[in-house]
Amino acid sequence: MSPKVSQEHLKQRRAKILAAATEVFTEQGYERTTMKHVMEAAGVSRGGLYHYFSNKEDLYEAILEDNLLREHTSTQNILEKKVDSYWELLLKVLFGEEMNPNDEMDALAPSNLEFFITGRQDERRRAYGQKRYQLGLKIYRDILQAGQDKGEFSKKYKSDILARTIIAFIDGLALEDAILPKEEVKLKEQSIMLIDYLKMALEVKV
Amino acid sequence: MSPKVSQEHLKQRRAKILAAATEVFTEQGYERTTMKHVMEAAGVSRGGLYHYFSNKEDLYEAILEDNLLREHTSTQNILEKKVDSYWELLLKVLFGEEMNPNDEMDALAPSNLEFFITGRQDERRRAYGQKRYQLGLKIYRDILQAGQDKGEFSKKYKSDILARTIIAFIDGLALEDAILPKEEVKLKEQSIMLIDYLKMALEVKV
DNA sequence: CATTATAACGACACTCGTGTCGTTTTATCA
DNA sequence: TGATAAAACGACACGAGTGTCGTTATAATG
Repeated sequence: MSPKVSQEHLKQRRAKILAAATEVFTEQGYERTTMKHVMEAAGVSRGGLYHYFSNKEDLYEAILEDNLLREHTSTQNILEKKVDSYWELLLKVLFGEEMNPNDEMDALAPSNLEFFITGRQDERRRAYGQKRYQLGLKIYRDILQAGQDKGEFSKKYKSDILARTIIAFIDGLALEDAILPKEEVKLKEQSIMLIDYLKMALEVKV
Repeated sequence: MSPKVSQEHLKQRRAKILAAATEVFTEQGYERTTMKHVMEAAGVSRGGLYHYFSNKEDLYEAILEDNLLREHTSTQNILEKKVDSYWELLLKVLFGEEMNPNDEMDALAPSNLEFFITGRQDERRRAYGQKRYQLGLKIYRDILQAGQDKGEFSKKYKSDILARTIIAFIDGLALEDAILPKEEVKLKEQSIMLIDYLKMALEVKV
């Protein structure tokens, strides 16, 4: 279908593979999916797939990068808009524009956990996880710090450690969402507890 | 070395395998360890190993059960002792007899996460994880509930949801401990935040 | 000491996933 | 309408891990 084809065609084919792969990873998880699964889902031959991605790890990292970029622009969008308060900003970054915790979790989250946990012995993967952690940490820390600087938030706790607890809690929820049946996790209620915790720690009155 | 041997000998050999396996799993994680690793670590032949455990999953579950039992008696021990308050009890269950958060995490925790996350698609494994979650949940919920009943804790939040947030937070810490470099996790500081959170939510004054 | 039940052994066959590589197909351009 | 560059294909060889099974060694028993 294409030799010496346009960059556009290459991009599309790559995107097609990524989309199919995302579906498979979502459904099967990282470890269980094989390149064969992806080939079949994407309607591509073995050789074709390896032409774009040199192995499963490479493929998955491409998906991660894609998503990271998407998420980044999304939060950047929120950060640039005018908001009434840093508290509002924090809630929007945490729960989206509607500022409302819901029972949905990123469908790829379980697979992501798998990817980083099973790969924790691998130098490269470890560094990558670390980098992503720092990225997330910075977002929360900056908001908290700014709020404290402006006097909107209490300075009782350091923004750094507070930001870390936010992430730890969310990670915990993601983990449970991955393992436990949906009804059991009570994502929404637990998220509300997170908000109350932050309210208390930041001494926000709303 | 032993045909038609005493129950004692069988137990010892089994224990020896379990101990060796625990070491390997701790070091390599669940997915990476192979039965061959265990054979070598335990100084047992392939046939010998399979004589005691029919596969890796079976082996790992045996370890889990062993540990669960150990932990159970340990907390049961704490629960039976007289304590001044439910707050004290809660702290002891959370951080041990010294009631002091430290930077150590169960060495097998990362492997456990792996076991349950990668096996989340498996009916059996899922049910097992669920069962263990309920066990942990019950411990915290009961203490919180008792404290509330006695008037020591505020009834502002339901004991059930509160207990769940405790677990979520701890799970999050375990996850980060598994993935991130030790220095990065700040286990101790985050644990102190957990305590403060609980103080606030339960309106405990200490 | 002979017998016996079985613990322990280790070679083997089988499965599954991977990555490669020579071949085929087909857009593009002269 | 060739010529050609490279995209796409799929057969293949390889390695790794598994579980089995026939054999061997040995502790218990009489």
